[in-house]
Amino acid sequence: MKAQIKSYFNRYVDFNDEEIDAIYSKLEEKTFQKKEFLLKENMICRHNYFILKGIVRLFYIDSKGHEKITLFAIDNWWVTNMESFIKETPSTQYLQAVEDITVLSLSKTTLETLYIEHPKLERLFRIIAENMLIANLRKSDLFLQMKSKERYTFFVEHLSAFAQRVPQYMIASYLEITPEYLSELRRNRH
Amino acid sequence: MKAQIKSYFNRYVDFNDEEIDAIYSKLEEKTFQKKEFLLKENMICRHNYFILKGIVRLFYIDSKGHEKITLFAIDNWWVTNMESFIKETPSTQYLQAVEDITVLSLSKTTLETLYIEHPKLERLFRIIAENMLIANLRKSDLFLQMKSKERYTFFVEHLSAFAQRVPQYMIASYLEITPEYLSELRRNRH
DNA sequence: CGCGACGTTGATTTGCCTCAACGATTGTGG
DNA sequence: CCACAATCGTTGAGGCAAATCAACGTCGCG
Repeated sequence: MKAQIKSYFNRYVDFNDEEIDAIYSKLEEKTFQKKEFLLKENMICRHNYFILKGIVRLFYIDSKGHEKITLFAIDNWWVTNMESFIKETPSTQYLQAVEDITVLSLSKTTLETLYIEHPKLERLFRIIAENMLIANLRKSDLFLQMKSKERYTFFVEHLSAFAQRVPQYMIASYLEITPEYLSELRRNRH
Repeated sequence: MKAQIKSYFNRYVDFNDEEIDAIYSKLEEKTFQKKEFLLKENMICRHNYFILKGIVRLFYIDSKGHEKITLFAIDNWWVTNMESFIKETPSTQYLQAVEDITVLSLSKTTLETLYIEHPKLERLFRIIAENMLIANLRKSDLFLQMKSKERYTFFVEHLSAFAQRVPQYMIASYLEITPEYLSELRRNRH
């Protein structure tokens, strides 16, 4: 477990073993079962989760009562409701385990003290924020440019890790397509 | 000019006058005329621009040859092509002055050295990245949930600074509407 | 003045949604 | 271990938001 996060951290910033130990000791390993919630609507998201194993989804309920998935996350990703976590405002979204998962939980208050004790961590999370931003910009661009069918083929080709482990109706939701129409798209190609 | 950026910096992190001076001295004031480009497609974006005055747009050319605006920026915003700037990859987008503008230009290499000399700046740009991320997440959510007409009224109500100074076809492009349909929407409400 | 940039209108088309119904598969309690 | 209920995916009919295409009006500017 420690090796996994150490290798992740050192991908972006060099930490020595003592630093890793100090930071790692502040993280709390937790498990959640399939369908269990890490966060519900109206709660303030106090934690950032590093996924050791499993898949998680972030979604909200739209005006018609339908779930709309805004993010999937998998092994070695940090996941939280960014807006709620950063601004400490009530979440409009749910964070839920799609499979049984294991995560390392980092609380906001712990993170703030760690920033002061270990300035390098500030750099790490600046880089992480930048990477998340770029990922989100790319996703927006994708949705701007592509029709439903293209989005689906893109998903299957570039996000196959999810495509194989997530039910179809969740893929449809993430791709902003109705399950019915996704079904039609799948029929119309071989 | 210095006062403007000082007040901006101190909104997020406390810098003393010496620090502001040191950082400010590394920024280069530049002006661009209306329609002048700060960045063109295929170039690597080496600068991050702090807008002192004016409006800038970020856009790409889609497969049909139409301009698609992904971002407007105005006084006291940082603007760049994040992906190109961070990853040092060729830009797929153009950055262009919508009006005559004045900016403070900060090069990537300068920023990297400043991060080391002034660790507080790392914190500032972590916070800026987080804020940009949140703004982008909000924008995506908006587009996910709203129909064209709602997007337009939202734009007029919440981004009136732009609505008044930007031609209609650019607003249409930003809102992912054809100019024709936007025109129709405007007709159908008084 | 004349040209190009910008906005408007109307006719037609289309991508995708809604609703309703029905198989197939999974899982759970008796 | 079977029965019945959810859950999940598929089909088809009908409808609507918004795009496309083509043409025309208008204004500002060189």
